[in-house]
Amino acid sequence: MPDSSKSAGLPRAESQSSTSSRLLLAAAELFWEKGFSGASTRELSERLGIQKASLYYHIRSKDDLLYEISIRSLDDIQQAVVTALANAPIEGRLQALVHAHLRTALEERHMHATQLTELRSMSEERRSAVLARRDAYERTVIETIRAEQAAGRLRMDLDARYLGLGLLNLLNWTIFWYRPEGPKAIEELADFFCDLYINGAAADR
Amino acid sequence: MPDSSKSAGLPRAESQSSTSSRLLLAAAELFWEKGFSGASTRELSERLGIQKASLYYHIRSKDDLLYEISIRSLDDIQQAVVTALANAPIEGRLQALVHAHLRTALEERHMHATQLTELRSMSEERRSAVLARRDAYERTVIETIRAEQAAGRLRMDLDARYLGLGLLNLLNWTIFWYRPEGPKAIEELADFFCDLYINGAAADR
DNA sequence: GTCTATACTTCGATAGAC
DNA sequence: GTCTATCGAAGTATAGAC
Repeated sequence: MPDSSKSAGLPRAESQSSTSSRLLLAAAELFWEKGFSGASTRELSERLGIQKASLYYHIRSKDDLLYEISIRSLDDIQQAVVTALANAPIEGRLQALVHAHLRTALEERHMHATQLTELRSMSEERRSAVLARRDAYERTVIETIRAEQAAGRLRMDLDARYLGLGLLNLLNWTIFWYRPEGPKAIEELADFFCDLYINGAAADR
Repeated sequence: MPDSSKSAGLPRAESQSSTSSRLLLAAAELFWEKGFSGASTRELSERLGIQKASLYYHIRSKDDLLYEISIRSLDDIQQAVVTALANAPIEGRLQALVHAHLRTALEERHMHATQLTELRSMSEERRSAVLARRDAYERTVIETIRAEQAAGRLRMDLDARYLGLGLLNLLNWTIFWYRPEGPKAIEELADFFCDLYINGAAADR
């Protein structure tokens, strides 16, 4: 990886617009539009304005791109949520999680959608590495819910694991229909999901 | 389509185990495992135990398979839900919808997952046809919710459209982690989602 | 309804010059 | 860091016999 800026966990500011800094995002967008197998390196290079062969100065293979997108997607969301949880008031942790998850996932929707749907296109070895990170994040969510139950803020009669999976259902599928140009802003949508998840849809009786 | 049993809306009983009756399900399973573009007609034919070329006696193209899977998936779920709504007691319509949706989607999970993720792999024309059916089903869901609001059983302060999208989030994503061998039966899971969606996760105050 | 054989296309990746 | 040129593999689909 001959990249001077290296991916040393630094915030990806300084959008140098260099080929290598645009590469991951362009690939994620293409994989999202065509699926990993349906996307060709030819089209990717066209979008970057370089020749097909020039791609291989930056990457070793198409597979590597998918792996890096998946890892980065999960690292970003894990980091955003952990930070949000640490900074949230004790009684607002669930809301902080929902906002951080949705904001990160929707702002990087092409990477997240790719990570969520293209596990199948990875080698066994890499799939395991991605799954390990996914499981770690799932545990973060479930443990947050368990703590809210223990604090008396969430129902104890429902299994924390399924409460967590239900919350992830609510959040993850949104990537597939959310449009940034649409009527609802991200924070507004996050508030809506918090309200629905916590208070339910039933009219007061 | 030289198929004597034709797909005349009949219940797909009589599993003759003929090649043509196994074809759609085998294709859906393969598309789900590899993605549409990642799946080869070679592997499909191997799974069916015939030669690659023999496929083309039953289908005109690989694209046709995807289209038929998508249409059938949506027709099945629409029909199951409309029937369930018609037979449900007036105050149990939402529960009937959730059960019918989840049961159909999970029982035919390969077809539904393919329909949900492979819209992008279709021609413009066919994508429109599938989207029209998807929109029609979405309207069925939203109208059911609107009726529940009017009857005073669901909150009026939340937009019926987003309540519908939220419910579909909850149900659709389940396809991606549900395992038939797992601990929770389909009906049990449906009851859980009904409870969570209607009553919310908050502890009683 | 299935076979063998093959035509045609597209793809991922490499070699080597600049 | 990007280019031109090309290789070899794999994919979809067709032709025509049985």
